[in-house]
Amino acid sequence: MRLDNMLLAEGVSGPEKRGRGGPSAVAATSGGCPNDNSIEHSDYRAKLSQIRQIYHSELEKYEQACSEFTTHVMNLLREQSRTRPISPKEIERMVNIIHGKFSTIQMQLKQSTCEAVMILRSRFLDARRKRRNFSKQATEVLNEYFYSHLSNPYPSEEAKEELAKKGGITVSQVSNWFGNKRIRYKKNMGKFQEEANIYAAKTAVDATTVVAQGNQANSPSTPSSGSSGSFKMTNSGDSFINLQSLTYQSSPVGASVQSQMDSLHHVIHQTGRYDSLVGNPLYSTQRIDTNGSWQDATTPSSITSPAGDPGSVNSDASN
DNA sequence: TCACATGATTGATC
DNA sequence: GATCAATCATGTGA
Repeated sequence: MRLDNMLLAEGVSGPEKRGRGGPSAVAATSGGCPNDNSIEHSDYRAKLSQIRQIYHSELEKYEQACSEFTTHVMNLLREQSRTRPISPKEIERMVNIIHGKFSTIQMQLKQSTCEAVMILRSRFLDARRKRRNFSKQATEVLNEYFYSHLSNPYPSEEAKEELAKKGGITVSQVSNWFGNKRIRYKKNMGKFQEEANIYAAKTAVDATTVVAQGNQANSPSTPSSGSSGSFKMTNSGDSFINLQSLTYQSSPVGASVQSQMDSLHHVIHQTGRYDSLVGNPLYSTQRIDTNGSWQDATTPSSITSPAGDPGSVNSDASN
């Protein structure tokens, strides 16, 4: 029964699956190269179709053989009935035995087909095997968003969809990327400083241009542009970010300014001009506390050492 | 070939 | 259901 269900689900038995639908796993595991993926996808479908054909042809052969053998045995019994009495019960018993034997063979066929499908699936659809680095554009889009929303790098569903669209990847890939990025950034901020500066400066310039032109923000909205959301503010409430949120939440260019301020924080760190601001609660910078939460921190040591936080251990790099 | 980077998966937690 | 943290598996550059 389970074999039947699986063969049915895979489209081997039952009506043939057509169109672009196919197994959902294909879409879920697509990488940054849709073309490659579609090639592999069609290859997968071709192989599956081949398995399907073989399965059906073998099944047909078995059914035919079963029917022929049953007829043959029936004829034999009929001939024997001339020499000895054969009851209908005996004939039925023989037929059942034959069907049982062929059913076992059929089960083996189904089992081997299932195995073939499983091998095919693992070969073609295993995401880890098929991992592809995202395109440069996708990475840029994601990084831009991440570094311009460092205060709260948790994109909303809409933002994720927009990022996915821009980068040519799926929403779940965006979620994966942000999950990985948050953790890796937190673990080794020093390593990401240079990258952060590049995107921070870039975004700051962009945002300044946008504000100057009086346009709406051009980056995807974030659920916390004005509220803390799931973002944990573990510091006292006088942080710059909090003030910023209060100040800009009703502004039409709030999201843009929020991004700009996050970006400028990074620029300020790196130019060293931050030193004069340390101690002023208005200029505290968002950091990650030891509990792993994103928070504000003004500790100079975490700011003036772009080479890296000695306390941060990149255990991930040991992989 | 190796070390590192990175996308995906998994189990735990909230 | 979203996120975190650890881990896996593959890609990539030296």
